[in-house]
Amino acid sequence: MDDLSQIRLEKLQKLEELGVPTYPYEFNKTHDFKEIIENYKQHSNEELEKVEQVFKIAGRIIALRKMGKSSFLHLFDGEEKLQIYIRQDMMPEKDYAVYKLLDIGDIIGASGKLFRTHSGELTLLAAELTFLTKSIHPLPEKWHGLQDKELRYRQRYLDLIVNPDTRKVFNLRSRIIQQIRLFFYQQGYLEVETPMMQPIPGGASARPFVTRHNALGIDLYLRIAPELYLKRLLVGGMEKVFEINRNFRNEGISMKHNPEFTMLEFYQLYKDFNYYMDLTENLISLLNKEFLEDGRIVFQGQEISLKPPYPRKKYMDLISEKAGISLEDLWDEEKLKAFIEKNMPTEDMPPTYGKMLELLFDHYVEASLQQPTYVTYFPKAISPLSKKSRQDSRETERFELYIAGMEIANGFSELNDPLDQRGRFEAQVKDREKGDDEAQLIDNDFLTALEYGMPPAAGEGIGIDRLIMLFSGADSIKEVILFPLLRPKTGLPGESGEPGEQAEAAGADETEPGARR
RNA sequence: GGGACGUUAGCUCAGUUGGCAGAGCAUCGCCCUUUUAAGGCGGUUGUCGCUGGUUCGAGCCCAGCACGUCUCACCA
Repeated sequence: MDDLSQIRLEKLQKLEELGVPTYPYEFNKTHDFKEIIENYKQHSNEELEKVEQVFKIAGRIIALRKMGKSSFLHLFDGEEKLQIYIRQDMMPEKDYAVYKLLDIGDIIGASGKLFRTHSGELTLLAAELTFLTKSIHPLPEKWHGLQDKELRYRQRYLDLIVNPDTRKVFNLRSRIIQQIRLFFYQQGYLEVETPMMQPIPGGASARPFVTRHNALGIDLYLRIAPELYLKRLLVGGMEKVFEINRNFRNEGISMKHNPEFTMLEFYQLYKDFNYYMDLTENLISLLNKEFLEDGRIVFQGQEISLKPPYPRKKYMDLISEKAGISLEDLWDEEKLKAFIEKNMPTEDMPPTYGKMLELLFDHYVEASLQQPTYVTYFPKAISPLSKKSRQDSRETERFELYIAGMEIANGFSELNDPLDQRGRFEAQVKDREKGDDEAQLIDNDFLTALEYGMPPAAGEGIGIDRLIMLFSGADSIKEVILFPLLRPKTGLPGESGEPGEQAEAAGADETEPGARR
């Protein structure tokens, strides 16, 4: 315990000696700061004098300016800040004694009337003060806030207290998700929740996290996608379903990747992928209307227009154009291999044809897709769950929406032919044997479901975190996830890092799971 | 996993050629009844990430480790 905390604990002790409840149970506030500011922002001092209402408010002290027998404090209620004015001659003696023991960071309630200061700031003249909670630790500095990204993520609560923009991002996130839900509810979609723990991780190409169910004695996987379960619901007759929930992928962490991330998936019977490209444009139009001035965003210094419609370009055409390889050669595995050997000599040769295509796409195409673009008709080799194209059986009715070089959405006409699906899974098995450890696994239970008959349907997934990045201008996915995954700290700040001991201690904890709760 | 950079007071950051550990804010004391990063005067505050090495002497040089940030790879 450092000196600063010691001093604050002593103040807490003094409050107790004064008979002040130091951890009271409730405080009946009458207004949020936002309400007060919005209702009275136009009122002059004369008008405020006529307001009879007494306002009871509560918040955390984030600034404290003492001037002899009076003080101005700024309180922060999590969303807005409001100034309160304290005068010794306007307040009960006991409350003033409490005030003198306050620190920045403490949480208090106050009641009184509103007025405007000489400089025009709407301020509450405190007639009463209620102590609510002590902050034993000092807050980060008022002017620079909390800059250290690591501390901002590890101690997000501090970030939220001292960096107002952080709160704005998460408010926006909540409102966007709310609008998305509304959008689907209004079209008659049913919101569902499907398993996070799956015996066979399916629906995407990614490495899963493994976990263990002791009672059943089986390994389970945290889901990499909800897709195969949502399609079971289509078989069951749910005509329009969506799910907003976490997916888990055991991959690297980057500005665009967090191991757990939020995915919106939605499905509708009797529709195809064209319908969902249109629907996605409608959804983004709605979000534009709600959250953007003119449908434009500035993302990493670049202006991007989110105004639909978006151009639709074939996957193979894009590679052919950007990489400078003929379509004929692109469809020929041997010629493609030769192209990679010649033009990308530093790359390891991908183990499968599909991986070769992805290599070219990532290398030549992805970064060029800054303005919103639908990439369409993905080859069958890399789309094991999509229906084959009506026009070219080598391709599928699949699209991905790219914005700012990021994949935002992925949708297709869902493959509902169980025999074709089985064949696609078997092709995936072959890919796995060739060394593609992300190839999908056969899910026989899912195939059985398809065999009962899944109507034609469209399906799509949208990466919510990335969508929020676009609308908030955040340059990192960590800025839109409250608690992004960080390596756990070994030892407390100041302690010497003895990683071996720490790991051992953590391991010992794990051996008695029952003792943990 | 690779590379670059970083880690100094509660926070934001300086720290020169290797020679007493610094500033602002916070905090403590005094003054101050309309301040706005309030102001004035005076104090306190450190395992310089960890471990070792070089040196008469290391925040600074060297090695290893830990953690972070950025970036590349993989992925959405």
